[in-house]
Amino acid sequence: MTTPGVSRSEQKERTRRAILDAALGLAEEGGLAALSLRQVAKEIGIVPTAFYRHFASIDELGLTLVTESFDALRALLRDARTIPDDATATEWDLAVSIADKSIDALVTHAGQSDRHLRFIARELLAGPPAVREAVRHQLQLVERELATDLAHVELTRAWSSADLAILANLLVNAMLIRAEELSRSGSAAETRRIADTARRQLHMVLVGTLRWDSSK
Amino acid sequence: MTTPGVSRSEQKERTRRAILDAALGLAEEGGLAALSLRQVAKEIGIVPTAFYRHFASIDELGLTLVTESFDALRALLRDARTIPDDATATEWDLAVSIADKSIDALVTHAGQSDRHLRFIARELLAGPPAVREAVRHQLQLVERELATDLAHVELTRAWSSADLAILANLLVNAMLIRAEELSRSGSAAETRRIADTARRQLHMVLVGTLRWDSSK
DNA sequence: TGTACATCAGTGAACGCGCGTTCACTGATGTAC
DNA sequence: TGTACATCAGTGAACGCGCGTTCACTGATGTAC
Repeated sequence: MTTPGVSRSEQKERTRRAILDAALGLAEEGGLAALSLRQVAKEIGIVPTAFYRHFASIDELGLTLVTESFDALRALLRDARTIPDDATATEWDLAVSIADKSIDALVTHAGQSDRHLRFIARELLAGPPAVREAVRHQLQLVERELATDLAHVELTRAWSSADLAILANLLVNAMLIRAEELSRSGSAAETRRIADTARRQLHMVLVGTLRWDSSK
Repeated sequence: MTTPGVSRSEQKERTRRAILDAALGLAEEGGLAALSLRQVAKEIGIVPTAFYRHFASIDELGLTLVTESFDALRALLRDARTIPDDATATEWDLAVSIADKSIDALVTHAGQSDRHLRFIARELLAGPPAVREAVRHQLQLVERELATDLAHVELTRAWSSADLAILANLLVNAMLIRAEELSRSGSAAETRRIADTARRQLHMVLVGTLRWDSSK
């Protein structure tokens, strides 16, 4: 596994990345709870005990993956969030804009982030207790951030914070559900088809949601 | 484990149910892929080898749980589906009606079906390959059935089948997501709060969706 | 009803295997002089 | 620049444990007569 001629710190960083990548991939079959340290070690060609030079335990690896996955989700939402906020925009325009931006950002990020997004959705439901709890907590934070941003959009300015939270939850859930579906796409054509369906669903949902009168 | 004085077939059925119940419960920690036959046996107080009197393998147990879980989902959707189809109903009335019926059905079924509903959501994402595939396939069937039923509702009669499929997918996803959340409720008051939020979200979504012009 | 035999749910010993973790080690990289 | 020592990522043997599965068994239930 050692590559002579490479600085010690660089080699260490490479192995650390290899561990994280292998874990992310192997966890796709059965989830983090069914993952073993020895599988990871075998996958990247190190001896099982070398794992401990990088993580104190398998739990620490799991929590690192949670952190990394939420970096990916935040990056995705940051891209999706750059919405033209024209005071004269109709609900229809805004719904189209949000739906398009969101799905475009999802498709763009899919190649590099899809395993992280699926990690979040999967481990929220099936992770080891500590990981599940961490994912739940991070999701709440992300939704709260998104709700705060949505409050600055002209059309939702009068909404109650409860309704903004509901809308944020809806958008985040939609992204995670679609990430799973998109990842199973086998061709560019299929990706386009799935993206179009996702866009249309999000559009249908948002047109109504944005017409919502929060005071009702 | 044997209870003298009980007929052989009845005793066998009891043990079979105990295995299924224990598996459903233990799979909540880490998913089916992380479940072991020996855990199940220990939980219900039989010796590991007795398992084979009831299932040929752990995979067969998994597929039985899939079947059972979809029975629960179909029962839930059947209840949610009894919607007054008044030709004069507005989108608003219908959205309220569908949202209320759906969440009521979910809360009613939650006590007895929530582990099955969570099983579906969890194993779709984290199950062993064969189970994941089975869940995916069954979900498609359920969504298709629901789409067919929705086609008979007056307001969606002119919709394209693609849009009906999108709406069915939306409703089924909403149920599965909320089942997870509801199951974590610790009190009747919290259940009501979660149900109210879920109802409001579904309502927001459906008002817009039902106003959708499918020809666009 | 009573007896003799068949069935079969559950038992208990045994198997080889992969698991996480410990420990003393090796040898290339890094550093002090 | 050259040498001597320190560091530390990765090694390999070893541990006890839980895993799925096999097999011959036991003893209560079921059935034929």
